[in-house]
Amino acid sequence: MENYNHVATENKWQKKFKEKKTFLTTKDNSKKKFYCLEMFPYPSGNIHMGHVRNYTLGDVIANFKRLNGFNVLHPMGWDAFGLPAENAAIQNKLHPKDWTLKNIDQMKKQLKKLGLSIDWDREISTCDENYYKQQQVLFGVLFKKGLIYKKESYVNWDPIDNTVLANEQVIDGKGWRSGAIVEKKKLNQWFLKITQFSDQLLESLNNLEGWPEKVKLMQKNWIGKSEGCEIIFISDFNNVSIKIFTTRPDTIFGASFIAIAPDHPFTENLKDDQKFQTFKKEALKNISNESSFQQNEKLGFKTKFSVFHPFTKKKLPIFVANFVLMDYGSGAIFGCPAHDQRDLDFAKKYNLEIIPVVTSEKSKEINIIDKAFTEDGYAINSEFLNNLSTIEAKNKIIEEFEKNKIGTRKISYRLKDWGISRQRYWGCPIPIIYREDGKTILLEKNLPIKLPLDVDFNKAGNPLENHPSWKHTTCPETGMKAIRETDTLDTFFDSSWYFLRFCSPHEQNLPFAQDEINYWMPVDQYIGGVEHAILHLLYSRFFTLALQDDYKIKSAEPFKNLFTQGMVCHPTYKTNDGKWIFPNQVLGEGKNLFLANGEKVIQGDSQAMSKSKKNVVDPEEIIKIYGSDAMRWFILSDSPPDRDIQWSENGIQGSFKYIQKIWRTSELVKSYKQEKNDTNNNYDDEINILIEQISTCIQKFHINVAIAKLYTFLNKINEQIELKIVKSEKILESYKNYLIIISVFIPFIANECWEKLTGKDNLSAQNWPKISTLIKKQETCNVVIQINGKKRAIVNVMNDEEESQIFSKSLAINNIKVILDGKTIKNKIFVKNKILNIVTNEN
RNA sequence: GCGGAAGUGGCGGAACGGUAUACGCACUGGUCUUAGGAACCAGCCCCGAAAGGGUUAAGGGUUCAAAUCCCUUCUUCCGCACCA
Repeated sequence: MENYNHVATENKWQKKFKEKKTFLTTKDNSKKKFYCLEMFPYPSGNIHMGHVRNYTLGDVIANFKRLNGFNVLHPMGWDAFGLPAENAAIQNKLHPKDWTLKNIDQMKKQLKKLGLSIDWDREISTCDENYYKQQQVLFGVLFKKGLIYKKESYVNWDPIDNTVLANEQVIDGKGWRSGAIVEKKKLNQWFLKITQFSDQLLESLNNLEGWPEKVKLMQKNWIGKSEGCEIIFISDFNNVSIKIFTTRPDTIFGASFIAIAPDHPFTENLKDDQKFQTFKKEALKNISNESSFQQNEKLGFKTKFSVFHPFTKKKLPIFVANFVLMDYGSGAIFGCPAHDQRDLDFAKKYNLEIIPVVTSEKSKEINIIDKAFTEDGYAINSEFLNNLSTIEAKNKIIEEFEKNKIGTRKISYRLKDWGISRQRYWGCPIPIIYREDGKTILLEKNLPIKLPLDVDFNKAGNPLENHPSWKHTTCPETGMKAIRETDTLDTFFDSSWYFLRFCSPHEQNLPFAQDEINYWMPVDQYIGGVEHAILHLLYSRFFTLALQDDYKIKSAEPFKNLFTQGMVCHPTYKTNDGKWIFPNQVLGEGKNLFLANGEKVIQGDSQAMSKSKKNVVDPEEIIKIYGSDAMRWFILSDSPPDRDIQWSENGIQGSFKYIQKIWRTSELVKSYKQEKNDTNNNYDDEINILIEQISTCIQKFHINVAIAKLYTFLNKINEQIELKIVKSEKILESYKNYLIIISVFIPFIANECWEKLTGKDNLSAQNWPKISTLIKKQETCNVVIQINGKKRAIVNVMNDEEESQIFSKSLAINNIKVILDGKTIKNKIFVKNKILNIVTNEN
C-alpha cells in the first residue's frame, strides 16, 4: 500500500480550490446566508499558533454551515496600520508600507497552506487607499453628526525623541528607545463621543443572546453605569464651589474630607505652590495606565482650603488625591472613611475623623477600626436620616439636596469618550485642515487624503509633522493657506467597520453597498480572541449604532453570535538588558538558558502568543513535517476552544498517525466485501448516534469532543471491516459520511480520499449526512444502585422496569447485602432507567 | 488594585446535579517484520492478592446525591482605554 503523501496532496488541493473557485461567494437570495467572520490579523510577519487556532475554528464553522446548505461568506483581511510597522521602519530602514505589504504577502501564503475556505477575492487591507478613502468618508459622516470633537488630553511624551509613546513603549516609566523619563503632556486631540451611546450600548447587551455571558458582563462593567447624585460644596476660597459625584449620598454626615483630581480646575489656585507642582507631576505619571494607577499608594496633598458641609456647616479639608480621576464623575469626591475602604486608609494616613453613619441593625453603635462597613444598613449619626434604610436614606437626602438646590440626582458612567488621535505616521490620515482664518475644515471631496510616502524616520517626532509639503496646503474651497491635521486615526477606528466593508469590498463610491449589507449583515458568527472582549467589540457596536440611520443598517448590533476563543500561551524570554527573544533561539535547559552567542536568557511568565513579545511558534515547521491537516486536527483536538492553552507539541504525532490511518482505512473500504452472514444489526444505529453527537458538538463549539467522537467513528469502521459482517454498501455509505464530516476539519485528506473512492472531486458539493434511519431504542438498560449516594452496584434491567423490582434485584447482590446489614432503610430515591439511591439511617 | 475566567491521572482533556477519568498523547509488555520512530493486541489514577474501597487545587456548606451549586483560601491566564 502506498503511503499518504501530505505534501503532494495538500499542494494539489490548494491549486484545485483556487482553480475551481470553490470558496467564492456571491449574493444568492434563494439561499439562507451565513456570515462567518474571524477577527482579522495584524500583519506582523508570520502567523503563529494563536492565528491557526482562530482561523481553523472559524473554518470548521464555515465548512459546516456550507455543507448544511447555507450561502457562506467567509472573508479575510488585514488590520494593516499600526505601530510595529513604524518600529520596523526605524530599526530596519524599511518603509512601513513595504514592510506591511511584505508581511501580508507572507502571511497570506501561510494562511493558504492551511486550506481555509476563505473567499480571497474579498481580501481587504486597512492601509489600502480604497479602504481608508471610505474610512475618511465615515469620519466625515460622524463629524457632521457632531460625534467627533477635540479636547485636551494627556499623552506619554518622550523628551529626547520628541515623540508620543504608546503605553507599551513606556517601560518602568522610561522611553523604550531613549531611556528618557517619560512625561505627561497635554495635547489637543480628536475624540469620538461614544459616551452619548452609553445607555444604548448597555441596554442592548440584553438582546445579545448569542454572546457569552462573561463578555457581556465585562462590557457592562466597563460601561459602569452608576446611579447617585452630584452635590455642590462651597469652599472658603472666594466661595468657589466644587461639584462632587457620589453613589452614597446617604453617608454625607460621615464626610470628613474632600478629594479632587490633580488636574481639577480648582488646583489653579495652587499653581504657585512648588510642593503641589511636584505632587501633581508624580500623580499624573500613571494617569493613562489604570493598573499601575490603582496599585499606587493612595496619596493626598493637603491644601490650605476647606469646604463647608452642606448640613452641619463643619469645615472639611480639601485634599488633592492621586486616586481621583478628572475623567470620572466630576473629578471630585467627598471622603467618608467609615464606609469606604479607600477613604478609611486615607483618613488614617492623614489623621482625619472617622464618623460611622451606617450600621447593620437599627440604632446599633458601630466602631470602625481597620475595615470600612461598605454594606447597606440603617443610618445613624445622620440627623434627619437616622433609622432610614440605605435606599430610603439615599432617596431622602437627594430630595433634600434638590429642595435646597445644592445637589441633583445623576447617573454617571465609567465609560470615557474614545480618543482617536495618534501622533504617528502609519495610520489613516484625518480629513481635516486648519485654515489661516482659524477655521477647522472637514475635507469631503477628492478623498482619500493620501499618506505621503516620502517620509523621514531619522528625524525625531511625527514624520507627518516634519513633512512641509504635505503639512502645508491650501483650502480647496477658498484657496486660503491651511495646515493639515497631522494626527492619524487609532487603528481601532479601522477595525470598527471592516465587517461591513467585507459585504462589498470593491465598492468604489460608498463605504458599503446597501443591498449587500442588507443581505449579509449581521455577522452570524464572529470568532476571536477573548482579549478583544471589551474595546474592539464595544467600538464596533458603537460604529454600527452610530451609522445605523445614515446607512440604513438593519441590525443595530453587528455580531449576532460571538465566540471568544482562549489564548495560546507560551513562556516569554528576555536577555538581561530586556530584549525579547524568540523561543527557538533559546538554548539550554531549566534555569540555565542562553543564546547561541552565550548571552544569558531569562525565562518569563507564560503569556498569550504575540509578536511584540516574540513568544510565538511559527506553524510552518510543523506543516513541513506533518502537514496542515495534522496541525489543524491537533489544534482542534487538543483543548476546548474557549480555554487558554499552554502551547506544546506533545500529541502532534498522534494527529499525524490519525491522518495516516484515514488513508489506510480508505484503501480497506475500497476493497471491502462482506464475507460472513451474521449481519451486525446495530451498526447503523451506532453510526447515526455518532453523526448526531458530532453535529451537536460542532454547534456548541465542543470541537475537541467532536474529534474524540471521530476517533471512535474511525475505530468502529475499522473494527467492522475486520469482522466482515456488515454489508459492503453500509460500510461504504458510512465511510463516505465520515469523509464529509472530517472535510470540515481536515479538508485535504478528506477531498483526496473522496476522490480516490468515488472517482469525483466533488466532496465540497455534498450535503452534511442526515440521520437515515430512526435509532432503535435499546431493550434493556443499566441502573446504578447507590447507597447514600455512593455507587455500590449496577443492575441490567428491562427498560422502564419498576422501582420495587429493581430494589429486590439489588438486595440479591452480595455487596449490597453486606453494606445494608444492620442498617435501617429510611428512604429510596428512584430515577427511571437510571438510578436507585437507598438512603439509610447512618453513613 | 479593579473586572473577567480556569483548576479533574505523567500530559491534553470527557462527564443534562445522578456509573468520575470517555477520546487522545506519553509510557510498559507482547505480536508481526531484514528493520521499526510503522501497524496490531494488551496494560496504564491511588490502596488492595482479591472482593472491594478511596480519589476531581485546599477547606467548609447546600442536597437523597456535588467535578458540577454556594462561601473562604491558593495558583494560573485575559482585560484595564496609545500593542492589536
